Amino acid sequence: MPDANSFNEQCYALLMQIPSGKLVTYGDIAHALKGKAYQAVGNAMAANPNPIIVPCHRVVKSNGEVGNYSLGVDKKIALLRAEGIEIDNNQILNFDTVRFRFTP
DNA sequence: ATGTTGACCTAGA
DNA sequence: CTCTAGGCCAACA
Repeated sequence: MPDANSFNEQCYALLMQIPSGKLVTYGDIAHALKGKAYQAVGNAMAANPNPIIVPCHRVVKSNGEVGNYSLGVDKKIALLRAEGIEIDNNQILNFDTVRFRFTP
């Protein structure tokens, strides 16, 4: 059992700040943690401890692609579309519009 | 400790 | 557009 203040726990806390219909990138999370641990963020998502409590599906790549998901990319796209996000060919449409910015 | 991999990012050519 | 190089963090062998 890792500490509740561990790196991945911080990522989950940030994810829960994301409102419905918005997304963030792995880099945004890493930057919010004062670091560049992009891969560590992805690794924390891959651990996927609570896919229901933590909206891991609201995290996409910085280039606007959907990226990957533990339950499958198709499932991820379906969840995002259900929140009103338009996706085409694994690419986020109106990416700058649906992008969420963390607030201190 | 060392090396590799990973739901990655940025910059340069 | 593709490709290469460098970077940072966590987990595993």
